[in-house]
Amino acid sequence: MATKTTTSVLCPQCELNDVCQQYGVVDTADSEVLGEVTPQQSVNKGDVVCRAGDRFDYLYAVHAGAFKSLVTLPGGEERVTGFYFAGEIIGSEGMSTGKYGRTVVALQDGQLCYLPEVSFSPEDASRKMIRQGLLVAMSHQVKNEQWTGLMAAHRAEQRVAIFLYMVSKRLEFHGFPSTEFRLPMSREDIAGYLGLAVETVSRSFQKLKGAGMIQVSGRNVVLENRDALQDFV
Amino acid sequence: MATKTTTSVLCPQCELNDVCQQYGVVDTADSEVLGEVTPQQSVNKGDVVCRAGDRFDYLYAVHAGAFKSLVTLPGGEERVTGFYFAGEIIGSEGMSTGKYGRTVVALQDGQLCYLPEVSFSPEDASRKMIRQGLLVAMSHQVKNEQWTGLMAAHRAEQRVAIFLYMVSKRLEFHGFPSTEFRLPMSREDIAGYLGLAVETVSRSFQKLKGAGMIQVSGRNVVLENRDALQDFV
DNA sequence: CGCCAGTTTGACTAGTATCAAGGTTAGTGG
DNA sequence: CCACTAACCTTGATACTAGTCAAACTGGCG
Repeated sequence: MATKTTTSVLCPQCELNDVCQQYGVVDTADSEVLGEVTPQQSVNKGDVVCRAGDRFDYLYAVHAGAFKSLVTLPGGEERVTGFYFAGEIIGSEGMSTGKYGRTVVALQDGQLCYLPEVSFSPEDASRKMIRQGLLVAMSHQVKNEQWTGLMAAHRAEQRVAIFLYMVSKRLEFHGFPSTEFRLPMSREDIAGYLGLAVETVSRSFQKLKGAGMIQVSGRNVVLENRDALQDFV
Repeated sequence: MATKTTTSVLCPQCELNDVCQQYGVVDTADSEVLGEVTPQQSVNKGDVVCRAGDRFDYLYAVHAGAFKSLVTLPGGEERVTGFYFAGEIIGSEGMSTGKYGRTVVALQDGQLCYLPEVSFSPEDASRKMIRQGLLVAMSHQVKNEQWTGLMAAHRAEQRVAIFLYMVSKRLEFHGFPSTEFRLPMSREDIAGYLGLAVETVSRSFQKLKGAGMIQVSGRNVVLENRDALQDFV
């Protein structure tokens, strides 16, 4: 069974590469004043990148690893709102309000690049290309999250199929194997994200397997026919 | 029973007001070259504002009326992805790709302001405040749509409660009565948006009514206790 | 090797879609 | 202004999907 693992992304594959090129990249964490990128800081599995409600001070680019975002509902329940893979952006929802809107947690050991908030302020005219790059990057994120709104109308099996298709497309977009990969998140995380019970997610995986659309063994997945997954939606 | 109707928004209440101020506002539709706002063009119920896949040429601000957005799924089925009320923006998802991502249809007679795409290009340094305003406006939209991703995990009654709360908050944000209003969309549109059957939406309205949380008669709604609706989520 | 978190499987129950029919509202033309 | 009509909304009965509770199994890690 496949166990290919998502490792680090190359900078040219990163959604923030255009933005990054506008900065001088420094090697220390003392970049807040200068407004420069701090590259590839290590994080450990379980580390909290930012918390919903905290002051927005950095935008993060995932250089390696995988992350999940959470919101806490009024009732106190935590819900998974999204996942971030290598090459993607964390924290963009904080730009407008000045506060992070979601708590982000590392699903595995990884590396993040830090882009200080000071760079996004409108006063500095020389940063116009940066803001333009951000508009495009944010649009990508909006597009990624467009799927989630459609989940509510689909059945369990379809939701899982959509989820796998989405993961595959995003891995592909950033240059990783897209038909054979290891999921970085638990069934519980997937269930939270899709709005299903853990048991239902498990059963849906088995049904897709039985239908010959995927191979699955724990977190290792092979998509036998990705287009069939999409058509299935 | 209440029948207060959403009418036109005042410019200061519009999310694009900051952007608008950066333009010269003209009275003719001949603004494409100048990159200026064409204000308050009338649209009729059922009119299509833009179609998914069409070239992105205008951003629209809703001056009056209400609109719904649709996507066509691979299978050909149409799904309602969102609603736009007076003071809100239509088409922002097209900025990154150059194409509209959703088809937008008028739910009632109304008026739109047109902002030509040429104004958003990065070449023109004098437009930097416009782009900054757009970032904030887009963030609002992302926030509005954050609800939808959470729908999947909620029951029918809760989804309807969330929906009513969301409508109420958005009406309030733009200066309209927020506890007593007339819904501009049909039960079918609501059902499509929430991923429920029409019958289930209808039953959910009746249950919320029975619980004393709302009054409802057709499209007219009174929220007896808006905070209770939120807590109910 | 054994433990523990995570995953799978089974039995049962609650909630929602579907099918069907009746009632209401809004818009049209006289 | 009223009558008519079509679209829209509500209500009821039934079938099926997914949640819940319970328990067995698996794999990674100390």
